[in-house]
Amino acid sequence: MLTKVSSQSAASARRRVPRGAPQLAVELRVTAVHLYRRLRSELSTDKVSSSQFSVLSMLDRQGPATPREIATHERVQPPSMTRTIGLLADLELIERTDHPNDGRQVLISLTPKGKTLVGETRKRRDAWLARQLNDLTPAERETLANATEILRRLTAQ
Amino acid sequence: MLTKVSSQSAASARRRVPRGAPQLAVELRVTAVHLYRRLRSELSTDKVSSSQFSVLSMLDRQGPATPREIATHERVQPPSMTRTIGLLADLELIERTDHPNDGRQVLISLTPKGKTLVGETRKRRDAWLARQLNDLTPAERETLANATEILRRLTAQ
DNA sequence: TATTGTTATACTCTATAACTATA
DNA sequence: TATAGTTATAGAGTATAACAATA
Repeated sequence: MLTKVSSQSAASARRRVPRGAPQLAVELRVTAVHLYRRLRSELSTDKVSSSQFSVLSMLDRQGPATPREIATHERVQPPSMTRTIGLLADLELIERTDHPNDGRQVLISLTPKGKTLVGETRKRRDAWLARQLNDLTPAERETLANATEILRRLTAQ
Repeated sequence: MLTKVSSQSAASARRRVPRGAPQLAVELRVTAVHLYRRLRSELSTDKVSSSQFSVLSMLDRQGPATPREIATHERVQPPSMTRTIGLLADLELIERTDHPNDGRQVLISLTPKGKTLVGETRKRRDAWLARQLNDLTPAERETLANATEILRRLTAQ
């Protein structure tokens, strides 16, 4: 299962020889997919899915938004977001209100129940990853922090 | 949407002050999810989905494997893999053969068509990410390479 | 006519429970 | 009895196309 790169010892692997963008792209993609799945597997006890929580989290950070704004932010098509919004509304975690100026639009906002859930879920949701990160050296965490910043710029484009 | 951390300029953000594991966990998770979705959005022209390609890619790297082995590697339950295998078999990208010693088991292997598709798809699939990586500095790529190695260890646990 | 949101429809991915065949 | 794989069933996430309401 492991490639030649990952068969290195954990200690020696912390510093690697530079490699070209294509090879790094493959490794980074595979790792991102695995991390995504691993993170998702930690959420099985949650009341909401990863996608659903992402919407709640966005609303918590930014305040009310229209379905289209949320869909754009989450990089899904409007009908997909309509569905997710419907599920979250059924759970009474969000609510729809009419837009004050534009009758076509709808404003989605967190209910108190939704806001509470965001706070409680966040800690639990990140517990596994935080534990893993705690086992790393400060230098390794610094590397991940820097990488996160780079990736954030990259995915924002 | 952006936190105070990400509001730093791209240049100054390359070196960051250390922070605790919990905060890093949140940022890393959000970034991983966005990267995953961004990568997936680049695959719309592919003939196979991200999950399907992951199976083909594993078989290409490791050779024939049983459905259970593939399911474990992909971190899904056996019935889910049965379905994916069925779809890939319908596309004639993989084939099932009886296990030589154990009548219960099945060996899944790439067909020539599947092997060709893996090679062709890989380049196209990683083109977007490779382009992004090419725009980075060598030091940034090195940071991502080191981070990838750390994350690989982390997700392997 | 353009935009927002929804509905209709369909497909993939995933899971749990139950079943069949083999060890 | 235990294991490998599948089938049955269900739900979530996603998409495109078509529609209604509003600007």
